[in-house]
Amino acid sequence: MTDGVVERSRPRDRILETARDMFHKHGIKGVGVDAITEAAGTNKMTLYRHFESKDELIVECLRANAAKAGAMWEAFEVEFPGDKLAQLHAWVRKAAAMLNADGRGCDMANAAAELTEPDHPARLVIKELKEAQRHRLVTLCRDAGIGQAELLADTLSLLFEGARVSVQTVGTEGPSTQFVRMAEGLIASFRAR
Amino acid sequence: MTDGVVERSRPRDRILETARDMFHKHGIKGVGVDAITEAAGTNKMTLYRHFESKDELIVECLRANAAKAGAMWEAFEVEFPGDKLAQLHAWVRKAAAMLNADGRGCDMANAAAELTEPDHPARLVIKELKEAQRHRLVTLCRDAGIGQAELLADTLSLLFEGARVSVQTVGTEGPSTQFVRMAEGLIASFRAR
DNA sequence: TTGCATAGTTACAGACCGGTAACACCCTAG
DNA sequence: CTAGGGTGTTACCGGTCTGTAACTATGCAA
Repeated sequence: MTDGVVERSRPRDRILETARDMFHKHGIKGVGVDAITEAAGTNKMTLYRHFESKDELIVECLRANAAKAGAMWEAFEVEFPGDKLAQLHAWVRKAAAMLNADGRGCDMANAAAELTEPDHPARLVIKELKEAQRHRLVTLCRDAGIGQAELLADTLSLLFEGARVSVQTVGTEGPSTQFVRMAEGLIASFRAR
Repeated sequence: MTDGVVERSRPRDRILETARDMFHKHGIKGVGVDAITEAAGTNKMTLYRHFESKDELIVECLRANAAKAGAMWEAFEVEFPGDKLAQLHAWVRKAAAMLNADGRGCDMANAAAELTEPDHPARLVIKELKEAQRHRLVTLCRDAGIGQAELLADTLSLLFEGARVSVQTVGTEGPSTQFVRMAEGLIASFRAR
C-alpha cells in the first residue's frame, strides 16, 4: 500500500531515497520538490531544513548513487577474492543485467544531459564519479594481467555507456542485446595478445 | 551582432533553427517558448501559428536533426562513390570530429533522457531515427564486404554513442580520445576474418 | 513536568511555464 | 486602391516551480 520508502526512517533518508527513485524515473527537471516530499510522506519545509536547495539535493542523490556503485565493486571482490579476471567477467554480467533492468539509462549521464549550466555543482560530482569508475575498471583490467589495460577498460566503458543510452532510445531489443558478446570478445582478444 | 539565425528568412524557419540550437545547448526542459521566439526575433503568437504545441516543435526539431544526419550519409556517397570501405572510414572520422565539436552529446539521446513519458510523441521519432541510422551503418558494413556486418555495426554504434555521453560527463579528455583507435582496430579485426 | 529539537501545516511570495484573445500593422496580389 | 493573409504587440489565463514565514504538534530527555 505505502511506497515502501515511506515506512519508518528519518525524514532526511526518506527524502533522499524517494528523490533518487523519482529523479531516475522522471528526470531531474521532471520532478518538483513538492512531489518528492509528498511521495516521501513528509513536506517541503522538512526538505529545506535538511537540504539548502534542490541543487544540493540533486548532488546528494548522485553521491548516494556513487556509494551504491562502490558497494557493487566491493561485492565483486568478496565473491571472487583475488581473482581479478573473474571479477572482470562479473562486471560484464552485472552490466548486462543493468541493461535489462529498466529502460532508463545511467543517472549520471542523464543528469549531465539535463543540467547544462557548465558550473552546476552536480557536474563536478558527475565527473569525479565517472573518473573513479574508469580508474576502477582500468585497475581491474591491469590486475587481471591484461596488456593495454587502459584501452580495454576504456573500450568496455564506452560500450557499456553506449548500450545504456541505446536502451533508452530504441529499447532493449536494439544493439545492446550484443553487449555481452562484444565485451567477452574484446576481453578474449586482449588476453590473447 | 545578431544571432545569424535571425537574419532574413521566414519566421517558421527561424523558430525551428533557433529552437534546435537552444534545445541542443540547454536541453529541452531548460528552454521556454518565450526564450526561443525572442532569440528567433519573433514572438510567441507566431510560434503557435506554425506549431500547435511545444511538443510538436520538439518533434519537428528532431526530424530536422535527422535530415541533417541523412545529408551527412549522402555526402559520404558523393565523396567516395561506390567505395563503401572508404565511406566507413569517413564515418569514423566524422564521428570523431563530432566528439570534439562541443561538450553536448547526441540530441536524440538527450531528448530521450529528458522526455520520460513513455508515450511522448518524440519517443517514436527518436526510435525511428536511431533505427534508421543503425540500418544505414549495417548496410554500409555489409556492402563493404565485411562478415558479421551487424555485429560490427552495432559495436561501432555503441562505441560512438558511449563516446558522446562520455564527452558530456567527463569531457573530451576521457575515454573518448581513444575512439578512432578503437573503431579502426575493430574494422581491421573484422575484415581480417 | 518542563524544555527543546524535530517535524508537520498552512499560506504565501515571486518567478516562470505553455497557451490564447484581441487588435494593430504591413506587404503584396489582384 | 483595396482586400486579405501573415506578422507583431500587449495583455492575460491558470498552473507550476523553488523557496520562505509563522505557527502548531510531537516526542524525548533532563
